[in-house]
Amino acid sequence: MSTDETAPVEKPRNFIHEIIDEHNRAGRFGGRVHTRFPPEPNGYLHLGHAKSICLNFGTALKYGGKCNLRFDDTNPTKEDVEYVNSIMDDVRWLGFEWDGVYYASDYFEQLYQWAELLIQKGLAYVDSSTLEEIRQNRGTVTQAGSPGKYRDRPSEESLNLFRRMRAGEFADGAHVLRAKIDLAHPNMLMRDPILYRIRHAHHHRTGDDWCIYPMYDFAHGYSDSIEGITHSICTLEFEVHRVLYDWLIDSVGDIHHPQQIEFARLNLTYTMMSKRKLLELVESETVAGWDDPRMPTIAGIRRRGYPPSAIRAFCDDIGVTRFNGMTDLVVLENAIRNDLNRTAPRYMAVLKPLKVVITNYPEGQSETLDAVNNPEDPSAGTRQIPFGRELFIEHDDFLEDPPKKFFRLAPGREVRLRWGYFITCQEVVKDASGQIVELRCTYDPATRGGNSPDGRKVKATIHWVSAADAIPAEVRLYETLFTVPDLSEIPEDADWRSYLNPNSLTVNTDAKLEPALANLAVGDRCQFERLGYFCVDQDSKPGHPVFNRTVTLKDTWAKEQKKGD
RNA sequence: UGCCCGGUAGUGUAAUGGUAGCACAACAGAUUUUGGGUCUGUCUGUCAUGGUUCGAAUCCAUGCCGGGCAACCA
Repeated sequence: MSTDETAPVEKPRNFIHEIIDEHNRAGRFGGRVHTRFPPEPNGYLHLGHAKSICLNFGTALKYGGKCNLRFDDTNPTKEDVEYVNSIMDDVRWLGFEWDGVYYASDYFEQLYQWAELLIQKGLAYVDSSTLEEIRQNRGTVTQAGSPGKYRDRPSEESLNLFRRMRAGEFADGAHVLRAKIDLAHPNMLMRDPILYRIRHAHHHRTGDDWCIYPMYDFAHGYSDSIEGITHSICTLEFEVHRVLYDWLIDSVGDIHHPQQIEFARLNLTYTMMSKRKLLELVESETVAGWDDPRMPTIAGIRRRGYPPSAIRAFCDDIGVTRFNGMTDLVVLENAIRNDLNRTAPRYMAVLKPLKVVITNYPEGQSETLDAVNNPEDPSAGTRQIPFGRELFIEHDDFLEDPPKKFFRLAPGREVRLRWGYFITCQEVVKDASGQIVELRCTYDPATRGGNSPDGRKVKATIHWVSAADAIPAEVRLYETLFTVPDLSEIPEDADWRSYLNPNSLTVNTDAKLEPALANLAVGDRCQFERLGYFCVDQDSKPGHPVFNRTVTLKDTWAKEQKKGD
């Protein structure tokens, strides 16, 4: 990790840092801090993982320690190198670099040796019961379990069977290795948990070397121990696993013993954070892929245009606690806007064009006007935008019969064209069906640049593009993927897919852009003035730019209108 | 109804026995060539009941509410 962060530890930012401070005072790990981010490569990373990544890597940075990337690849039937690669891309994109990349599968031989050791110590046995029998003798949350018929199998016999399991002599499911703890333990996890199962499956890294694979609990703590992890940070649902984590490490003798600490996972309104269901959305082609901009995946939000710095700021904002809450999506959006407001260059683009003819502007004439690129950042400079007799303005910026609080263009009303002139609407042109197709306006040549020499005020400034110079573009607008804020409240017997938002994607193919927008590259972020922040999508082709709306600007007028409803 | 973990404005998060603060949201106003931004102000909170203490969000007890745990998943 970078060394410029080894400065004295500042004020703790969360309860985990307090625990670490306490460890450091007591000399628990010799002042060392070594964390790890341990994903299973069975899906793409999402915002929930971003919280964990920021916590683990951020903690290492804060204490001048280290953070590993470790793939918990103990289930060959679900994992794939595609996921390994995407995870590495995503961690780096978020702005972090690991001190080492490891795989639980690198430790399979050592893990196996510890399993034999546990058998020899009488702390593990091979159980030849069926899945159903094992489930039966485990009891229920309110009832103790009872020992199965293989529980007292002599350790030589278990050892022999375990070696033959490894040798591939048995079919999947014929035997499992179980810890011998307590079938009556109040914690279900301690009722002789399964340690190894037979899986004749090809592993993405170890190939066909193994046909037995360790379970999560067995592999995870030992992997932490091998890597010298000091603080094994995980989410709250692993809390009940901690006693088993400790039991397994203590049972093989004097090896490094990390401290497991649990925190609350991220829950976001309107956001699905289940890897399994996200996979379903991809496989059913409900979305265009793992990187669909509507997805909460890191790949999705990257394509959507969320800056990594904003995600890190968001993770700082929400904090780390043991309280299982629900964070409002607007907090994320606020972090995005806050970041982009400072950094995104401004441009003008019209989503729903309405033609405007400036009747007193000489036919065939044109000019260029100066525009400020970013009012929040003078160093962003200025640019030139073309102006001519025919323009496009936003259809929503004109109302023939405006309500009281509507400040924009209307018959007889004067508004300012951003960086341009004051114009006044003189005439509304409609087609046979009564649709407004064109506005005929006059401009005041004295207001060039947007200021009137006589000090006359207008109530609105609207965006526009010169019709002769406009670049046609496709713009994709997004809403939340789901219609309910709290997805956990969808009833068990209901189909969660029926809560998908049919309006989550709107493709607009009629957009008109100012010419400077043609110079942006895929991934570039910008603001379309008054509309929101946008970025160039990878589907763009020469002559056919495609933009994604990252997030809208705050819209007081829209809020005002909603009140009226 | 067994075990474990939680509960601070609407939401999230500080305060670690000594003035309950911050962010987002909401509302009001000022400013503004983006109904953006910025600035100012307002509203709203310690789950309940007891106890310990000069003093409790904080410690203790009980209750209430929420979450987790019975995959050969992680």
